[in-house]
Amino acid sequence: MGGKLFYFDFQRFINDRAFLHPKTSRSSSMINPKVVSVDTRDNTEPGATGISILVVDCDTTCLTIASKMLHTFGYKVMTATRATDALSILQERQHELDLVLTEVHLPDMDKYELLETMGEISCLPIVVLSADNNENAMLGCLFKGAVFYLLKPITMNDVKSLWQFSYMKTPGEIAPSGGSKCFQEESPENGSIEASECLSFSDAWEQIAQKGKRKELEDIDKDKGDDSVKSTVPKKPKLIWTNELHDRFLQAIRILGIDSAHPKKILKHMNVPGLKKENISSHLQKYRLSLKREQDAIQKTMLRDYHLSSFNLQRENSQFLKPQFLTTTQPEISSHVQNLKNPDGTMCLASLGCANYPMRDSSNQGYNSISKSGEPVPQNEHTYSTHTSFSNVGIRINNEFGQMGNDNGEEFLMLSDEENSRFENATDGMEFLGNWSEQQQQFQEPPLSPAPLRLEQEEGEDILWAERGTSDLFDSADWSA
DNA sequence: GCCTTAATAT
DNA sequence: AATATTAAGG
Repeated sequence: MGGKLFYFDFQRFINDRAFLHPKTSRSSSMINPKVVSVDTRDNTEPGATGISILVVDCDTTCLTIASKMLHTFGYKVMTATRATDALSILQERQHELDLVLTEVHLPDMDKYELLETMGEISCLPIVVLSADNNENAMLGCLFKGAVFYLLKPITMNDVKSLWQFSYMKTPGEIAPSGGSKCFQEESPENGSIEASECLSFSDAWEQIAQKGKRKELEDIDKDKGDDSVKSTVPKKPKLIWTNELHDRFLQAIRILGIDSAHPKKILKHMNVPGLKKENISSHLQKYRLSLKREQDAIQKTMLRDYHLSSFNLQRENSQFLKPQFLTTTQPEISSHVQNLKNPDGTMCLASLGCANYPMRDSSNQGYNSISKSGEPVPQNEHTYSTHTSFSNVGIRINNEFGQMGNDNGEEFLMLSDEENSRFENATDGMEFLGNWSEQQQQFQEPPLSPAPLRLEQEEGEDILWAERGTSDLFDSADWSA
């Protein structure tokens, strides 16, 4: 097959990627010129012919090398060494170009500004060329519109298939499915070092696909040498379960019934735009966990009290305190062991304060959402506690030992007199056992289909979503065990 | 596919 | 700590 000789400088570059690499300069291997024959069929890339590329790099050496490499494959090349020049060329001669290959670290312009401006004044696909292999820097460029990030030092293989990007006229568009297969990944001579250093084209598609999945393209961190690799990459915002949201969640469960309260139905019933099934699933999982913990604690307590024989139980109640009931895991039974009345008339509120029951909680202000500007977002008048019973509402147990908490003091807090009397008043004359639904009617408006809840994400007043890392400002749902 | 659960990640 | 994501299994 017909071979072709490269002259020395070029050859040296091709055979030694370190030549251009600022960190791993291996001068020894650059000394001996190697003459390698290159199959001509490899040199003429079919799609490259007639493709015009604007190459931008302030380093003239890099610029020359890249240009020559591109020429080798049949590309037409225009060059610029400054961002301003590049932009001028783009503005005036965009129609003559198919692709931009640009170093982003240019002295006269910030890289993101460069990419943004390029994207604004042209629709040409931009391939970024840089030695900066920081993940943030790379992703940042992709988010700013680059279709591909080519790590220096580049190889012949890297530039060979660049023409394919020229068909991505709309940089945000994702390649057609199966597109990755059309990219050849042929670098048999590449050692493991190179393989880990440079991006393959199939990697590029993955990146582009990832980019398509990301929701926010803003707030790219501009620090290049940031150690916290992942922190600056825009992430999907985290949902904050405000009291209002949680209340809707609870209402949905109430209406659907605990047995048929599945994520999809809950989601539908909550009627909150932007809320995802996954959000519900996650919240539901936590919610169920809290219920379970609660039930366990109740059973444990009642079992203990049963063994202590600390108080005499009314006959109809006592059956629920027998060990066989206390150890059962059937929810139908345990969920009905909610409220017991002690002989002396004091209530044993087993579950009224659970997450099923929205408590008005004056101490809850700090749990309301805060907008990005730091101002508290006003919530509706009812700020319901999303806490489980253990943190807000307790169980008063009067027995011969007096009022008791449990040993670790966590699970049982005393109701304040005010709260306690409120309960008693509200349930005055009510039969506790077997009257659970009726009690609920007392405390809660039977919610019908709620009006859509506005998330106001577009206004930047997002009351429900928060950036990563700010969630510790909120603490809306504390169901801690 | 959907749901649940546990484990793990962020 | 809260929420998201993932994987496995029903």
